[in-house]
Amino acid sequence: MSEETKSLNFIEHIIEDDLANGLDKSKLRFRFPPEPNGYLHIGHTKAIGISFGLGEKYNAPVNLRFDDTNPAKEEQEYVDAIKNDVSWLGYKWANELYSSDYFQQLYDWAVMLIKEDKAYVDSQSSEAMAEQKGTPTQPGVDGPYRNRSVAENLDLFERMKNGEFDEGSHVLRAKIDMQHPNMLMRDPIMYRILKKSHHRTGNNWCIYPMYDWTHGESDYIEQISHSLCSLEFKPHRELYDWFKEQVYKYQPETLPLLPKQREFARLNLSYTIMSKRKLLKLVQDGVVNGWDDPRMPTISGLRRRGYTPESIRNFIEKVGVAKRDNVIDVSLLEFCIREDLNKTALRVMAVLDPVKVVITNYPEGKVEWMEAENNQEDESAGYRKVPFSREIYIEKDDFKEEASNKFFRLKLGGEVRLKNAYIIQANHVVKDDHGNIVEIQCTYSEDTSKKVKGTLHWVSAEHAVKVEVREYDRLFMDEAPDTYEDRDFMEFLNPNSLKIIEAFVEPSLLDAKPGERFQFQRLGYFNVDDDSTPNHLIFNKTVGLRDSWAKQKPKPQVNQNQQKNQGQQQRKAINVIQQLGKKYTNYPEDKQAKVKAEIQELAKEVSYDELEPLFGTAAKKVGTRIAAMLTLKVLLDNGLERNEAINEFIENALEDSNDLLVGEAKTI
RNA sequence: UGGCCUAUGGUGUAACUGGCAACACGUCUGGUUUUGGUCCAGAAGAGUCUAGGUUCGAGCCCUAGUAGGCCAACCA
Repeated sequence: MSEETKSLNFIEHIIEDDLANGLDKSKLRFRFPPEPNGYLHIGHTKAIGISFGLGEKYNAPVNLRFDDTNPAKEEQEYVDAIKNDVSWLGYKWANELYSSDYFQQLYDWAVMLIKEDKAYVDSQSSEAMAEQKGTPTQPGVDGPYRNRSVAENLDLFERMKNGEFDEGSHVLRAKIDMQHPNMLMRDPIMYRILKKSHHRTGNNWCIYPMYDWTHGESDYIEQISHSLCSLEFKPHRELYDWFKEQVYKYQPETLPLLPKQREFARLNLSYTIMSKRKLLKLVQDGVVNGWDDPRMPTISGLRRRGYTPESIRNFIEKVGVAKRDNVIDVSLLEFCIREDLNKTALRVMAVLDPVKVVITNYPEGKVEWMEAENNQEDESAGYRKVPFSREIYIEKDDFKEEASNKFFRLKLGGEVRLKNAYIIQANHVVKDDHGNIVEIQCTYSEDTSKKVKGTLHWVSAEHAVKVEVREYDRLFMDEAPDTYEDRDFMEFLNPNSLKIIEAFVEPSLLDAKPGERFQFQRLGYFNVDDDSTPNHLIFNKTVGLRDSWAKQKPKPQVNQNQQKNQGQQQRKAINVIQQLGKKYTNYPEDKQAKVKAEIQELAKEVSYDELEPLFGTAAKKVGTRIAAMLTLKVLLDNGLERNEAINEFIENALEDSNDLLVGEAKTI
């Protein structure tokens, strides 16, 4: 066991229980079963993290199984991309498998089911079958082919396999119960005719098994101990178990273990969408530049954006596993990538929105190569040289002609430190005809020991390297763009999700290679894009640094607090008293005193009409009665007249067995 | 007009066989700092959807209600 007793999620609890109840640890086996019909996204990482994480935790094999039972949608391209993404995340699968590997076995079992009269060939239109199936609230009815003879079913099914029939003319269905409350149990389809070429089996088959029949039996064949999937498959579990039990009896010796399906809530991220179909639309409509566009929540997109596998795995770890619907705040993802990059990214200086600074007392033509620390979080990162000269660029935002003391950057007459260089003072600005500042004239001082409030990053104008920077913002402006019934998610697209900037960076970046990650000091983390060439460097902004200065000015923070206060005020005093009372008797004395005072304070806002119903509180709820008694006393002290109900309430209290209650009643 | 699942600070997850609700993100203070970053110290914020019940004691158990999600593809 692990050294620390970390709390387990519900799946781990199940596994621990199974282990405690005699399941051999060596029997543990998991699987990640993607359908190769699209790229993996951050939501899949959760499923990947859970199953592969369990594999690592219990040292158990995890299969990568492609659920490829629909030749119409699946492609080799996706298989390759998925393998690449899972490996990139750092996971190793025990076996690379395909559901299509089991087509023959599945077929053989299906024949056996027919022989047992547990499956039959239906020859109706899909409309007719849907009609008979009923609805969630209405039971279905048996179709006309439900009682075909075994011999006829066998014959038909074989001819389906042989390609004698057209698509849609027949299906094989399990014979379960058309009246079953679970619609999936109403004679689910096991096979359909599809005269399409499959990416792996070619034209060997013209009937293809459906998900429910394939998935569970694949788990069984692979002897998966725990088959973990997302919540929407919960209703499928009943069918999963039904199929599993049918098939088990054919070979209990060679395939002894019955897999167990368990379901967890899928991951949702605020301001993004997770549906493969919708992501595909973004790609096809050209909203983004492909599946790996850095704005996409795909693994390939995040990779290109500069995310590290470590940060994503960490994110999944932090997100947890449970069964309730959730929306994770993107800030958690951002925290994870900053946390990782802070430790590893080399610091460099880059100016994204430049304004020129001329240091008037610095000799023209002089260049000094200043020593700069590569990463103060990592001693081993070493140092580099950065050129300094008379003309430099700083960030426009870092200068104001006039500003308050809260602004500790450069202002006229003010001093500021240049990172890795000297302290400068701003003396004068040069403006163009429109009043825009085109140049700031400063003087420098070689005394760098002086205490100054602000430190700015800069780039020597003469040595600056011009590069392209791609700055990304969220793709959608709504927190949950695909949750509206009446509005399309495309309506919420952020038109400014990509900003292309021409920036200046220090010359040490000249030989930066695609994929390399840096911190542009005071700005954020950036990586070299795949499109980058030595002559035209391109950087993606992965994520900005935390910026407590930016937070200070614009946001009317009041908003949130106001809402909170309103919420609290809306809650009636009497309700709060009631709640406080509930636990009153459980508290130790000092806390009781505190709660008592609180109740007495709140009581001032309570009217008699609100209080009276509490007199009827069940005798056992002593705490609530005490709270009511305390409140009553306050009301009486404030001039409330006694009446029948009040007297009765007090009398009952005096006779109670609880001393606290009696005590309070006596004081009245 | 049914079945199944879920309900804990703003968000996400904990709380072992019931014992005065913890952790992370976020927010807010203060300190350190040649990054308004990092780091360090601290604070605020829920009394566990509601109402009953069982119990000496309920976030955990029971009942009913409320709210949200899922279920009618020859998709997975």
